Amino acid sequence: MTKTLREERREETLQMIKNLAWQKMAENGPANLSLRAIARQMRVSSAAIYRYFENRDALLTELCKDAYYSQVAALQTLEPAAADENYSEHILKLSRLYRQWALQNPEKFALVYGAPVPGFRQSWEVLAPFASQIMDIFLEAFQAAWQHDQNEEHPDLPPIPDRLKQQLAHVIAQRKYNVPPAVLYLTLEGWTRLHGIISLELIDQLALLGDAEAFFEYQMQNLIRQSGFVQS
Amino acid sequence: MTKTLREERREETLQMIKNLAWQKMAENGPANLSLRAIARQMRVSSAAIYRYFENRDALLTELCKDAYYSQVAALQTLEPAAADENYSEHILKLSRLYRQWALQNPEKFALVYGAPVPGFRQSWEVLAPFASQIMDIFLEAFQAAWQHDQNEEHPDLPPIPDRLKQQLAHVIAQRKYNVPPAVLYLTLEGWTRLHGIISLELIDQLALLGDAEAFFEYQMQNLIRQSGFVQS
DNA sequence: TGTACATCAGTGAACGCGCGTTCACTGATGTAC
DNA sequence: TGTACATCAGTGAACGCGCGTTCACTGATGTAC
Repeated sequence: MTKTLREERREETLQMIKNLAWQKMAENGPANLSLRAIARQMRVSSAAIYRYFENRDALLTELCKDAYYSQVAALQTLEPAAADENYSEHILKLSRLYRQWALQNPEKFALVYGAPVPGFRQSWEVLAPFASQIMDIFLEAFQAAWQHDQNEEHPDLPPIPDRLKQQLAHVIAQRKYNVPPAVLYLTLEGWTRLHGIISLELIDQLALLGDAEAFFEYQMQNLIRQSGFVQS
Repeated sequence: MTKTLREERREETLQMIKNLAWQKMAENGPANLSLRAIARQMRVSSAAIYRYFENRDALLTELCKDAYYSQVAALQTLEPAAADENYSEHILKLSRLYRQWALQNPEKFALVYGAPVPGFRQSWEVLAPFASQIMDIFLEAFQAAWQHDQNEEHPDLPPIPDRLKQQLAHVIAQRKYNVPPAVLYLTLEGWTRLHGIISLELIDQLALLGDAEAFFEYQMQNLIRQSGFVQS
């Protein structure tokens, strides 16, 4: 069953709307996304948009999903670490991909990880699966490193306090992960550190360094080392 | 020279505008701050606001400054570490204050560290001094810990790569700090880690843990340990 | 202490703007026979 | 292959809304004598 002309055009137009939406959001911030502005730039009446999205919220929801897809896709350009690979290096590469994606798609990063768009409640039930997909990718990488790449004298971690251990165990049980709490902790630590650097970099708070590349690299290498994984 | 009634009322009204502005921003996000909404809630004509702020941008600039003041004030409730104190613990306390301030003033955090408000360019020349004040507080704490509280077998840090070292040295020279590059690095690492946890916590991305308190504490203690400072 | 004048907080109406959304419509594309 | 009908993308006008900002004004507060 081949696509009709109409279907093809519909998809093109839909994509055009989204692309312009991202462009507008990059200029004016997610909160000020305007259907009329998009329509204007497409040289189309403002009502036309409503053939493609029920309303503004529907468009925003769609964009949120796409942002997650885009991020997952960016991380998945990296092949999963094969058994004979350097697992620490794999984590480093993942981190770099995460950062590059954020720097190249600041609008997408802002929509997903920025302050919530007022009047638009991104329903967490819809987006949670996407969010956890991101974490799963990192968790896998840390788990692999933990299993295959551990230092002899490790873990480098002091014992995890009870309360935190319980919380980690709860997440592991709920999501049916097959990892020790320490690995989930390391994953979360890695993710928060990654996120801290990138979010400050994106609002120019690291501008004092010139560019944050070297800082990022050094900190990520320390993260690996401190996690007790063998350095490359 | 005592204040006249008029002056007193003026200050009260000005404060009332700001307070309501924060309240509105907490509800609708910084981008949607509306002078008319504030005036409405004050049961005053919308034009009245213009007796106090030249325009919306002026109000936003003022609020930005206040947010920084508020944060600095929060951190300064902690006495500077005295010579006989535990310096690692001092850093921990500072971190907790930073987090508490952010959790209790999410609107202020969002305005200063969130995505820039579209159409409002916070002039960096005005705000940079405030931003660096925050960093100075942390830098002092790390410097004190470094000098007085160092482990014998340390520094725990691998050698800093040339490029990063240059960047750090440049900042140190420019700002006339009196610290080795490693201390500035540790400060920046601490700040980015702190920031990563808090900004994710504020957008509920750490909700999977229930509350992030234990995670925060554990990671901050690891930070101290990894920095090579003596643990309490 | 009282009076004349200056200051200035707040008013209410108006401006022009862009927004999301609805609605009855036109005309092109697709389909069934 | 041609025709009648169904689908549906896009139109243009209209709705009611809230916004920032300006302006000439009123009336209360403050000051100089």
